[in-house]
Amino acid sequence: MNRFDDDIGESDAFEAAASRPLSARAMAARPTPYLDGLNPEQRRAVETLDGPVLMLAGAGTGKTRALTARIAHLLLSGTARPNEILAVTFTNKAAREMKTRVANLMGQPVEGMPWLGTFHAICVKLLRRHAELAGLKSNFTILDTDDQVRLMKQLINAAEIDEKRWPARQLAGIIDGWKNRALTPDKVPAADAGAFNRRGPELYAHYQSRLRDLNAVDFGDLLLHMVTIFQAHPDLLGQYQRWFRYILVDEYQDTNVAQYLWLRLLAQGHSNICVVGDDDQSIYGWRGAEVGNILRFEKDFPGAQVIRLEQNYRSTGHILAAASGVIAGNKGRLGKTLWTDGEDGHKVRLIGHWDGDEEARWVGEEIEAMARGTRGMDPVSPDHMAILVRASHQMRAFEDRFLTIGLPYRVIGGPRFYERLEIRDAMAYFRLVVSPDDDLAFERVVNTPKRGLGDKAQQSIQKIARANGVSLVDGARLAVETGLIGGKGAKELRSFVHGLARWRDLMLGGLRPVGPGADLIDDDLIEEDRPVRKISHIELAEKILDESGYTAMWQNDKTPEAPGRLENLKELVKALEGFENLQGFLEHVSLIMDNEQDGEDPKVTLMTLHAAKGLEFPAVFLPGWEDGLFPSQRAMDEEGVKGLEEERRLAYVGITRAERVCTVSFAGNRRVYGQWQSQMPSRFIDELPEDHVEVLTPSGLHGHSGMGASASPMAGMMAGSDLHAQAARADVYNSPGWRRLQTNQTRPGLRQPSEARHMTIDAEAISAFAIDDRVFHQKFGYGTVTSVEGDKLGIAFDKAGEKHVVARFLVSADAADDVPF
DNA sequence: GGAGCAGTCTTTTTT
DNA sequence: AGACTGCTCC
Repeated sequence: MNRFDDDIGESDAFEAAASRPLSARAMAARPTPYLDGLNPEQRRAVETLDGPVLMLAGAGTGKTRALTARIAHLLLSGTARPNEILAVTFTNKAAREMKTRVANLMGQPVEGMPWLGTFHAICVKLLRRHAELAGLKSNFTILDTDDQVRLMKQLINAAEIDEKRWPARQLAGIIDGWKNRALTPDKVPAADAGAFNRRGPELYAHYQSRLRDLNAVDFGDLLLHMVTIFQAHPDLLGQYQRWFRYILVDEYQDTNVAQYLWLRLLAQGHSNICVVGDDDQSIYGWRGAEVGNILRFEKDFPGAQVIRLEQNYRSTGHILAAASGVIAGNKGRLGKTLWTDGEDGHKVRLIGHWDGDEEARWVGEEIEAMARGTRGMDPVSPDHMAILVRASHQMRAFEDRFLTIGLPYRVIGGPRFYERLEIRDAMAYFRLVVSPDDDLAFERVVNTPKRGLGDKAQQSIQKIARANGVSLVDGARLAVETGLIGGKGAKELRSFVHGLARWRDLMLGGLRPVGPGADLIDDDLIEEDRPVRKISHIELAEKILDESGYTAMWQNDKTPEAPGRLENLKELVKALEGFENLQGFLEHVSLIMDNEQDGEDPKVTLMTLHAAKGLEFPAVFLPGWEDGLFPSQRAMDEEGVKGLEEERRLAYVGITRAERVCTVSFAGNRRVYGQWQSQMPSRFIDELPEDHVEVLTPSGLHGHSGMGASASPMAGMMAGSDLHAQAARADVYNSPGWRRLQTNQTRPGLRQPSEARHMTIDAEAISAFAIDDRVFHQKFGYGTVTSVEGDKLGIAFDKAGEKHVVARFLVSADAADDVPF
């Protein structure tokens, strides 16, 4: 089942509309409003329609604006019709934003831009049209990483390789790498022959043929198959070259070899290709992106016009100067000089702390202070603040701290909604109902919840299915009918198989499918033929999850995560509302992944630097600037200078996210894999130009006054640059913090607008808990109240130990037990 | 089939 | 430290 953004459904009628030229009236009524307010470079980027164009767009220089205006210009000037423009992005989010913004610029709904989408979505669409050229049927399934790995595990075992020494994950990584480089099994270079204990190339070939048998592809295949098809069928390529008269590519610095080849094939001929990107923001080298693609553009496309967008509309002068200073350390850049005619603003603030906990504590207080308005700055809403970390595990210290002080935050990234265990399980059930021959889905849930069907039973099912050349579901049915599976599993398996059949019947409205493709049964037909009340897909989904015992499994689970998982399942069912049926939902499930529920309290954002690319915040915190953490030791070890430069670009991305205030911090000591280590401040701190940096004095409220002493790790920090020394010394002289401490203590409330509301909630919460009450906390799980001080409760958590927590993050344990579904 | 234990590993992430 | 995996033993 295809679970990713795949727009094949909207094809023909939609494209017919898209190919209609714009009405004369629309043209006449619209002069060129999309050009208003563009600076000369942007304008040039918009108006240079023919031939190759490289738009080098620095951070915050209005790149999306220029890109969307360019599309509007192509359309409104009558140069191209909507369906003649191929516009590629990396993420669905970017594609969606572009669609919306083009529509806004045009002042009229865009009648379909069928070829505006992600590389993958566009390739899916193309590949469904030409699947037979890749030995597939057009209804092929797209496997996710999970399925991929499971498949490879089977192949590794079949090849009698010790899966312990040679894990499937690693093989998946290797094969992915080859696919990123557009290498089919026969093209794997000799240099890579040794991969995976010399069995890599062979396993790759097996894997590909297995995929073909399953009528399935993985993500890498989408590009790879299209490149292969285009290379092998020049006539077909020619058609598309004529069809896509104008090509636009966003974030070109992130393209991998396969994407590059695909674009180059399509652009050959007219060369009307406009790529937009910033070599300084290339941070995905580790997953196959080739900065070289953008650096080489002028060679690849002779006569390319290079347009630099350098006027920055986002950040203050000091912030830009600091970012420029850092990135200047990289060699082999195309080179840009960002400038602004705005004010200098605040210098980048730098502060050192004793350890990671102290850093988190300080950031928490600083956020509260900034929300109130301090140091002559206007108050900044927590919504407008972000903490950007190098690695996601760094978030933990902040989460713990914010939970304790009751500072609302939101985490972006982490496992995406659809990647979560319970969601994948639920989806596997849906897949199995929609397409009963989805063997991978069957394997996933046949024994989830536990049905007493272990390896042995599953092997019997496999065997009988193979012997009869049927799917696993049918195999299971046979096994049940022939009594091949005995013991307690038999009964469970029977009810599982019957359940699947029953749910499928319900989905089809009581009719049995007639043949392939019969899934899509006409509603009218059902009404006339047999008046069955058709159960809604939402009811059906709930029924499936309930009757399969899946919901009950989590309800009976007492681990702290269980209630959250039930929540997620509810959310999943709710997400179904936006779709016509289960099939449609499965096709488009990628859309729910950025289902950000907003509109609640203002919250601070916590995310990785990678996730922050493309975003901006008035105030940004960049903690953990310590050598080994950032730049990451691993990046430097594995990739050397190349890795370091990518880390430096990450620093550049981080700083340039800030509009008005950017605060860099580091800690002298940090727990690394459970081990305390003393840390050296990041080398990137040395690279911050001093003129644009202000060293802050930490309050040292909870600090270690005696740390001036000899062998402390802080002494190591003092040995570094002037900036280190200042920041480190500042931690020692901690008196100025007292004033703020006093202020804080007399006015504990901080979020003025909602203070009253919180007070009420707190009051209720306090009265709700007493010592020895059993409580539940979303993050720490179950525990017992040990102390009550105002709204702060001491809790002995069963798993997480003693913690002090604000009352409103707790619910009574009884309430947590019966999370309804 | 499942509980419990020992050994391993630990950056970033979209589709 | 903590999560995850695979293995042993019941």
